[in-house]
Amino acid sequence: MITIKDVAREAGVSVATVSRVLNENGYVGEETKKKVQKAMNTLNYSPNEVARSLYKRESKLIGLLLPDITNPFFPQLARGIEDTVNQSGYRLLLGNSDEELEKELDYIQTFVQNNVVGMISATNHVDQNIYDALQIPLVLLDRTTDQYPSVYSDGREGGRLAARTLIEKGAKRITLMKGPAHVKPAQDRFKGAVDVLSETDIDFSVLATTSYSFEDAKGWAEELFQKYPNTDGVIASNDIVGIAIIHEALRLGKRIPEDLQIIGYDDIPQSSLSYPPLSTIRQPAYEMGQAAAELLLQTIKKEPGVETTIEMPVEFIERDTTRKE
Amino acid sequence: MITIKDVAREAGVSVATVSRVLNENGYVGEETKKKVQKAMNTLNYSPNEVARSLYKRESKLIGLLLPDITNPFFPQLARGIEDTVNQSGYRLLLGNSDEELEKELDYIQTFVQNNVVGMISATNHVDQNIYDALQIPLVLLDRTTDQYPSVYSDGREGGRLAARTLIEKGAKRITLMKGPAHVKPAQDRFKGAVDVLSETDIDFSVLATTSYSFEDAKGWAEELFQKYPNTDGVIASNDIVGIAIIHEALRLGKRIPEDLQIIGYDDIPQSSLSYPPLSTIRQPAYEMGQAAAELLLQTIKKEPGVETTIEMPVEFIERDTTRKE
DNA sequence: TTGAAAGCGTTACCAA
DNA sequence: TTGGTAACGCTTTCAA
Repeated sequence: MITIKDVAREAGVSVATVSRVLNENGYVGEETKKKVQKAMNTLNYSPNEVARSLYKRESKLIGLLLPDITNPFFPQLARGIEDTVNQSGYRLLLGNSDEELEKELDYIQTFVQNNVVGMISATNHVDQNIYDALQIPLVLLDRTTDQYPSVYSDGREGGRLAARTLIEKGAKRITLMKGPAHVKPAQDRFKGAVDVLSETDIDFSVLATTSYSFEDAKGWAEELFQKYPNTDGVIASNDIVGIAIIHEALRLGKRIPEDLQIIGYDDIPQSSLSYPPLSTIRQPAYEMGQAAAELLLQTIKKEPGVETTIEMPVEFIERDTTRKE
Repeated sequence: MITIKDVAREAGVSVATVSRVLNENGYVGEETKKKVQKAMNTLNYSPNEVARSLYKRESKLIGLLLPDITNPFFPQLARGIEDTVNQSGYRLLLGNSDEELEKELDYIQTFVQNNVVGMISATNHVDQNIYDALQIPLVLLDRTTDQYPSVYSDGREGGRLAARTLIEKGAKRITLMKGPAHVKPAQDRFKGAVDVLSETDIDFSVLATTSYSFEDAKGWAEELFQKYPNTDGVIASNDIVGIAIIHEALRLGKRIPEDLQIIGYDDIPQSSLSYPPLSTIRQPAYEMGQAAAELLLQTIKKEPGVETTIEMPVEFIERDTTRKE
């Protein structure tokens, strides 16, 4: 390993001087600077971030905690974050929590132990004061409270929008899928939909689902039609489930959207590839990731006047599982 | 920040002793040990990994380089890796290369600068000797050469299997999609399919695609039917494209699998949710991740007799885009 | 404008 | 069985 000492020796100066040209601070003569840079090049030197981090008590690492990157919504978030923090030279330490408190705690500890400059967390356990003692900039993403800077999309409005749209388009017997109880955004959109449905004379039923996974999606779809065979409008808990429902409905010989309308949630990339393409409520995942990263970066730089809460808009994407008229 | 010094003071011993109980090596009296552990608990101490890493010249971090986590094949790989390295206390530094050499180099530098114990890379640039100078255990994943320990699935056989299956099931005018030229596994499966097709009297055409992205998938599907409207069997470059083709075929009024059979590649989770469910060649992504992680762990521990190359089997998953009998 | 040296939090060697 | 201390690679203060 090439260290700053090697460079200093090669250039015939002290390590202090090398450090100065490395960090572009302090006085360094033009001549010396060139000598040092030349030495760095010939030795192909690159500074040890660990040593830097130890001294500064701060690394160039950012901790990212996600529920499960296998759920297609999260990779987009992650890319939004990665692409923007990279521009400032930061890198990501990634953890999947599987919504488990213990894993979350473990990862937080890892982040702290590695002197991350900041963390971004999409978690359900904020209320448990896990993050309070930490002296590290934190941005909450997707899952939110008002205790910390947060970026989220307007789930309540998303739910309302889904319900309103379905009603407008003539659904009469709506089934509303409720996502996992411990997942806050799932509850928001659920409540939003209930808000709207309650104000109408339309019949609706609620089907509780307790996971978002691919494996289970098919099961929820089957359960849906067993319990509510006559439903003509479904508000799915997310796109994955929405796609599973399309599938099951087609299998049962229902025509979409004539007999049955479906609205998904998220607008994951594959939802435009379903057949028929899934109408859905879009959350701008990549942009949310970007926004969270920017917020974190600002907090790290202690920029003043940082908006501490950013609500991203939600949008109805009309495709072919809802009626046109 | 609580340091080892604080613990030492609290317990009334030296830092050396604390370090010994921390690492469970060296002699420590029972009594002393208890005192120290108590002090650690009351102070809620957890060791600074950065300092450790500096001294040991080795962190508990593993660098993971993926092309793009937004492609559903990779999150599975990543989870397989994460879940297994976590068991040994390692954490992941994640980078997406977008198949760009420069990003790849940047991430490798980051990994080195952070003293990672090892790296796992799914990359196309091995041949450029990027990794040669590194004195860090490396496992190649999915994209492979024989210069390094690798885990990959048998792409050649996958291609053959796809072609054989389609022929068996009666396709007469096969279209073979060729993935991006610089992506090695894509070429393997392509060659495998050509191997088989060339030996038969069946007509086939080749459609070159230059990306795997969702956005482009629809375009490839349209191009396919413009150029080869009469094809009755498609070997898609991956499941995403496969699903896009289903979609386009249905839009054009083709019956699947009667008029057109389709075989995908990868078996990403959403391929069972397409309509009709996509028949495909499965790569065991999660298991590949596990295997790569285990290989890396063994290399790190310098375990003897490590198989340096692991070829994972590929499998035809029969669903509804191929004919039954 | 430069260099010497202390210090960041650990570990491991050597001495006691 | 324990403690003192050098060392890991770097940054920064202080003095020259």
